[in-house]
Amino acid sequence: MRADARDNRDRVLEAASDVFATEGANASLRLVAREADVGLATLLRHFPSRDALLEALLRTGFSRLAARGDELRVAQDPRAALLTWLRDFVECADTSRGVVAAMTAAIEDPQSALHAACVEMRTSGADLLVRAQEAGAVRRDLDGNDLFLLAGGIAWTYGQGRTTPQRAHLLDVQLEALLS
Amino acid sequence: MRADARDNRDRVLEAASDVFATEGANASLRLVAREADVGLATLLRHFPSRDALLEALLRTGFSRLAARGDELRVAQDPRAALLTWLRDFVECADTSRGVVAAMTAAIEDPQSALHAACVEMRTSGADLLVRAQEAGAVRRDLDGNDLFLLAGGIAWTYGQGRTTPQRAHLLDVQLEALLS
DNA sequence: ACCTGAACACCGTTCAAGT
DNA sequence: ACCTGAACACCGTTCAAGT
Repeated sequence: MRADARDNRDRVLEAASDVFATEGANASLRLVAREADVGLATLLRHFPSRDALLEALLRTGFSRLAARGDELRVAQDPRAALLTWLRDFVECADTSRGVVAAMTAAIEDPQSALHAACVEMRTSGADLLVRAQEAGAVRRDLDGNDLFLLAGGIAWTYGQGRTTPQRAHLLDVQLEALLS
Repeated sequence: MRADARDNRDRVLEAASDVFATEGANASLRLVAREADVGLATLLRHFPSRDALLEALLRTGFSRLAARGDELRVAQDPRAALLTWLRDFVECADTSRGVVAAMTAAIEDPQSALHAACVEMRTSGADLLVRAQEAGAVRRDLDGNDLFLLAGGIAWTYGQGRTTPQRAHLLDVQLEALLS
């Protein structure tokens, strides 16, 4: 990639990170482009869809999450491992309002640029789920698909909390409830 | 209200009910107006904001829910009463995708046309919550605010399920988890 | 190779003009 | 009283024209 192109790409990502964080994941792409001092068409050449932009923003967190999943599976007891994964999931999804909805939509849509990343995420969670179920820490009538949606709902509620303590409390309550 | 005005109002409500159900609560108001055979400006004269339209659509379900809450409080044991209220809440919120988010936003915004209805709803749930807590059916470190958001999250996840059985299953799991 | 302005079809809001 | 077309400032998509 040419140096100026790389430069533009980086500035778009930075601007998107800021704008999505404050305005939510449905913020205007025109605003992102303005903030990055780039034409809207340039933004769309680098990231042909909103999901492509989200994917680039979430990739770091996602792959860290997948790697953590592998570590957790060998290092910790199954219940604690799943719990940690869930907390990481929520943290990932908390980067911007509305990103959870984008994820649950993307996992149903193979065309989405976010699809593969979400499927990977679901798989890494499903692995930990199975082990937790074998250890008796979670009810057995859940599969990876259910876990993905339940984790999404937990993250959604977490994101709705107004104060930091309320958010933390809501998260604790939901995690304890799920991992009864 | 003049007869033709009443007529237009009714057609708008019917069209909104259809469009929101299929396209979600963020669907184009222009589309709703077209479907109702009415100018967009006419729609906005009857319902000056999207929330006003949502409020009109949800009012029936909401007041039924509040009335049910009163009945439940005297008729049933506290745990079952709260459980029934939660199921009704989810059913209300299931009228269209995205309506839960509109509700949790509206309860924070006194300007919203949906605000009062959501506050009433929270109150009716909070009453049942207190009684369930006194009966030991729910943890005591939750208030009406928490319940409103938790119920919202349950409804959100419910709405994400793809098949009817999965949706029902997700709902059962979450209700059992909350009312441990 | 890469960027961009402009055209396009949409959106919600507002208001002067109609009956 | 009530309705509506039109103007406005926005949106995401597309593409011919520029360097």
